[in-house]
Amino acid sequence: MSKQTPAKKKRAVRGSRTGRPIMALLDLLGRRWTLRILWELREGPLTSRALRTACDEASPTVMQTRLSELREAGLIELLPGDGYGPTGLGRDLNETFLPLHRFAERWSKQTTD
Amino acid sequence: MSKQTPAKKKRAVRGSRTGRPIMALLDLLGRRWTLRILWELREGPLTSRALRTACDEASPTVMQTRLSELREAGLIELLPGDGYGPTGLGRDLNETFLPLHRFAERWSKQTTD
DNA sequence: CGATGTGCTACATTTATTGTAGCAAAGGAG
DNA sequence: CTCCTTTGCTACAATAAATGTAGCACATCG
Repeated sequence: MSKQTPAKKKRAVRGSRTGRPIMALLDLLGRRWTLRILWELREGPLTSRALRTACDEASPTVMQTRLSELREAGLIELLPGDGYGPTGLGRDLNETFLPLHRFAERWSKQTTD
Repeated sequence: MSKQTPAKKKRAVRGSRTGRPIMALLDLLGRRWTLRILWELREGPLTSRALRTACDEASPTVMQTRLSELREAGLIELLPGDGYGPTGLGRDLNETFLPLHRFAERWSKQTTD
């Protein structure tokens, strides 16, 4: 790739006005550590380093990248003194994931049997 | 250097070290195209090529990798003559994602304003 | 038979992620 | 004030993953 195509489709979430916001969301959430970060923040804010520890010592490079993306997406925010925490919208998204937890239990039971 | 750590974590399924199935699931779903593939299969089976077209012409290499992973995870299956379709478990997972669609609409409204 | 469509793979190029080190700034003792 | 720790964050080389193009063997048409 890397042709001289100007800013075309840079894997940005900015294409959410194309009438398919679900695709942009699926793309954002489909990046490494994104789902995990949101999940770890479900019970309250964590500092960036506590988050790294919770996320199995993910590299700070990608962690910061994801935090920036999620912040830009309005799903998390940096709370002075408390680290990163989910926004109202982010909390709503985490509630969407609650059934996922239940599903995971059922899923693991099948795959291990 | 840090490569001769005594054989331990093989990073086979990131997040599964803790034994918590939700981490393994979050890791699986957090790989590129995985969420999208499941989403595109929500209304019924698609052939591998139709799936590639639906997924914005994703490369066949990663597509086959994801299809194998999802098949191994018991979320999709290859139906002779009909292509790939979600299993019973896969359909349950997609139902979990239905609220995600509604959320995406709300989310895009906020992020584009 | 030839033409098409399926699932799937090889392989070189490009992109994303990792691991390690380190920075400036903001406190908290001493 | 200085020393010490922690915060959010960045640089950069090394590694792993994804992309794009081409093609395979097999099956199903016409």
